[in-house]
Amino acid sequence: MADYSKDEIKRIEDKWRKEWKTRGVYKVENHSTKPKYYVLDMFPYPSGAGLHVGHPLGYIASDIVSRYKRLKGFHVLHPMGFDAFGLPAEQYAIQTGQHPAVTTEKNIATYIEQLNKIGFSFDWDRKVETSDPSYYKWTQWIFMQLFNAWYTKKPVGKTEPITTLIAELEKNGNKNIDAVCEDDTPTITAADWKSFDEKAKEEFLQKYRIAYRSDTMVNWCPALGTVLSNDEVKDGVSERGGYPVERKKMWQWSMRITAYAERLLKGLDTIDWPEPVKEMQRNWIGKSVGCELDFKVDKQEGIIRVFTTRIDTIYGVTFMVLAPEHELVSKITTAEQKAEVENYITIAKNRSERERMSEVKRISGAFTGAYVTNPFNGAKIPVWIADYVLAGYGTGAVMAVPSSDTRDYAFAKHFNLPIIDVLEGPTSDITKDNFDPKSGKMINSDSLNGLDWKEAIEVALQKVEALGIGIRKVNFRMRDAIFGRQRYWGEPFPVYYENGIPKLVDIKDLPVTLPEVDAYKPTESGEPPLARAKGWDYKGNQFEQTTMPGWAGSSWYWFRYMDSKNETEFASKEAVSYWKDVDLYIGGSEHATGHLLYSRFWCKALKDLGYVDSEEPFKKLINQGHIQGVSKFIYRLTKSNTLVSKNLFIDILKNPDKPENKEILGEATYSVQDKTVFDYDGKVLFNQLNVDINLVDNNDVLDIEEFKKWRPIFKDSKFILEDGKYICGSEIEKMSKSKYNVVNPDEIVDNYGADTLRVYEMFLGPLEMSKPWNTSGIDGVFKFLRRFWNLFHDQNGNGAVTDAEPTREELKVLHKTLKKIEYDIEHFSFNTSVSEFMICCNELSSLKCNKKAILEPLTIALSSFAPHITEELWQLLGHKDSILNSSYPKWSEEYLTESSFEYPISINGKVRAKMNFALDMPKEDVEKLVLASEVVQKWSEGKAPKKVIVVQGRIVNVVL
RNA sequence: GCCCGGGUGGUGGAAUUGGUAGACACGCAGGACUUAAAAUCCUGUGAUCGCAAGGUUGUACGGGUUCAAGUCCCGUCCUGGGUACCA
Repeated sequence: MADYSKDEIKRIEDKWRKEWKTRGVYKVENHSTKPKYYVLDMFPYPSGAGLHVGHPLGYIASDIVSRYKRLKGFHVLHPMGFDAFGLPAEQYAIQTGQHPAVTTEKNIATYIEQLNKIGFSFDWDRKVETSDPSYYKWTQWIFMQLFNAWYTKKPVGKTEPITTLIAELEKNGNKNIDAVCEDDTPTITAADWKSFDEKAKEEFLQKYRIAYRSDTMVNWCPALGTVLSNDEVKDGVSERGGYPVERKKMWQWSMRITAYAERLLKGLDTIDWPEPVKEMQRNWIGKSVGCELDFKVDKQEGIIRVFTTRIDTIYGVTFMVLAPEHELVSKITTAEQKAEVENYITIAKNRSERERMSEVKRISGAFTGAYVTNPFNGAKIPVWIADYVLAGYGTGAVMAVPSSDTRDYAFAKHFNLPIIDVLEGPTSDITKDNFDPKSGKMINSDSLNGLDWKEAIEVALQKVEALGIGIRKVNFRMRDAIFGRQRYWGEPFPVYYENGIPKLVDIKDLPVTLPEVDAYKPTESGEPPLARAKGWDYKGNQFEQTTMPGWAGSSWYWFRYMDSKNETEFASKEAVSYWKDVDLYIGGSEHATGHLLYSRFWCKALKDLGYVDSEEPFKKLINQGHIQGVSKFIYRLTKSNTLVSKNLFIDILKNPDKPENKEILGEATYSVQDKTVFDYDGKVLFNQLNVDINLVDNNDVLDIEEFKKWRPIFKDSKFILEDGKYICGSEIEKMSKSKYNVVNPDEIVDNYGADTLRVYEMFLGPLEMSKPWNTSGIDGVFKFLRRFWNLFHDQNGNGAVTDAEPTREELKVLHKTLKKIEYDIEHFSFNTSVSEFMICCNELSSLKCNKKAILEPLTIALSSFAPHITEELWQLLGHKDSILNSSYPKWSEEYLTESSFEYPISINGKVRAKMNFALDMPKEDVEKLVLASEVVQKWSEGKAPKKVIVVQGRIVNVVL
């Protein structure tokens, strides 16, 4: 009746979208006798540009797994939602005055509509939006739990309610408490505690709380009027907008993530994540095991404590370096050196982070005039200051061993300080020699001589402890996470201030909703936008005016999906204990050290407090690659509005003196910068401009007529062509509206259907790999689906499936395919599964197979990839129920055994012959050897082989 | 600089983890059907020598291990990503 044409596809896909919705096939309950499987996508930020072809890549993969697991008998949770708080909506609001909630709602509606066109099996009833008060009520609630919590190290590291801390303080003070807290926490008695007034008590508790306020150095961006995280600062300017960023001390809400450092590190060994992501998290946490060691200052009072991981190299210490901000600097500096040191400190202070970053290679420092004594051998060691030592890490002081540390080495060379080798190896220049400080035995090291460096560390450590001059110590690079932003479009804190004391609102007053404001930018006096809210107070007290950072809402959302409509809990106990954790998480690797680390942190805290069951939120993680856009460019000679074809433009840059090029350029001389050519006055001579990719064909030829209509400034442009055509430049970039290189999935769906889009995106290459979008192969995928469709239909488009018994050959094709597909899906190798389907389809076409017994199982297998077409064919096969409620076909080895095997036999590594072995032939190697030697005799005229290699009962090579 | 990936035809990419390299698809060329085009189907397609059978060569480059290397080891080059003085 119909072939797989554009109209028919549209009819089928519309029909099934409607059917699925009315039948509610994607609705999932929180209980089942089946085993559970939770498939999660990293939820998107709903940007104004809408969905592009890059977004669905991961969603298609997760949808395939969801459908596959469901057919395999699992109870599958596969939800979707939106990470709806964020800077772009706020920026747009500042510019237009439009409330961010309005734009966000609109964008979400667009996203949902676009996503639905692709046939995802999301249970939309579980949708979450982080900006919805019914959602952020629980983000605030979690904040309250973390505010009311502290981290004890005894008997095991665990988050505890703050009440247990208060009880202990009342009883014994903090002398028995071993907790993760501020470094400057004093030891107090129960009497001290009782003598504190309310404010002092709260200030003391702040040193312990998981969510706390402290005076921290932040990246302050005056132009945006907000604090930025390190991730949001690139090269000293804000990632968004490129505004300058400065370091500034501020009262900030923070999260004591450092308490969990050890567990965050250990937990990595228990989860199935890509190794690079785990490695990034390990580096980010940056655990280093070493010791702190005291050096006595000569001729005056004072002890300098250093942190080192290489106590074994103690005999190689030839100088010491303090951070310029180190508190002892002013005390120990001698009169002669005072001027120089102070001068250096001033310079170091004024050098911004940006300068320090761009001048990593520059070596600078100053001598304090003071000396310390090496406690191991009594050597006199000069003390320097330099900004390569950071005040914020370790103790802000290092013992420098120029023979085993490249920075110390460079410093020693620059200031002509002595170098003592303490490890075997070539060390004339450790920055150039192939020298590894983590190998070899100790030399020049007194009692440590001859020991391997690792043994030497242990021996030296014992000595340090015996002498009482230091302690073993573990340091982490990771810092506590800043948890406040001076922005409007984020979660308000459930916090108010009474007499300057931060207090939590009553739990029944949640959520604290975002107030209305007259503008979304900071106030003229630099206060956050929420300060503009009129009449916004808590029983007459001021609310906290900052909002939570972007990662707050995304650090627990997978729990909300489990029970998204619950009004009394963030998710019910039953739901949480049924779904537990995410079995498969798909998303980009850019979240490796942000979202994925914070989520693990919150999950651990919630577990300790007894709200959830799992220590790790995401059991398996897959990073999908990104689909990049292909941008097209034109080259415009600005003053004469002339467009020069690509190769001519390149030629002009190369040979500006050619007469014909001179004619185009005129008398101008020029310089090239960032793809723009300037003339001698600094005016733009040539511009490289992005052109809409829809105006350019596959051979980079520009459609000049359409182009002239595109933007008014090109209406009267002149063209300099090559071979009568205008050739555009081409480059691979991120897909972006401003680059006119966005490909919208709707276009593909309209032209080929959602099934073709889904299968094509999978066929494009391995999921993890980034690749540019190009549609050149899409016809192949479309033809495959049509061929598959044709297997079920005769030339007139009528259903033509028979109940005939399949032949052994047909069964072999079926079972071979089912086996491979299953293996591929289990290994997330979707591109090869698509190939397998194509091979199978080709084989069945040439066998002219239209038997139900063969086609039915294949239809089920294909339904994960192409749900619409398979539902339709499923009905054609006589089923009433949705294909989703069938079960995945099993394959059997029985049909895969061959009647004979063709063995290639190589001689000296080259294939020289092929032998057929019948199935019923005895399989003993001896038998094959006889056969092989016959082969060999043919080839080597009777010489017996030296060796016959048999692999898995099969001769693979014969050595003559 | 350091830490992870990656480098295979004209193109996207396969290769059961050491066992016939180039599956599948695109593109290209030729053919069939057609008045013609489109669509569809068939054939060929790494390079090189040859009329052919067939030979030689070939997985960034240079070495090595092995009966056998795209796959393992050492060195070099290029490339994508992460990170930034962490003692």
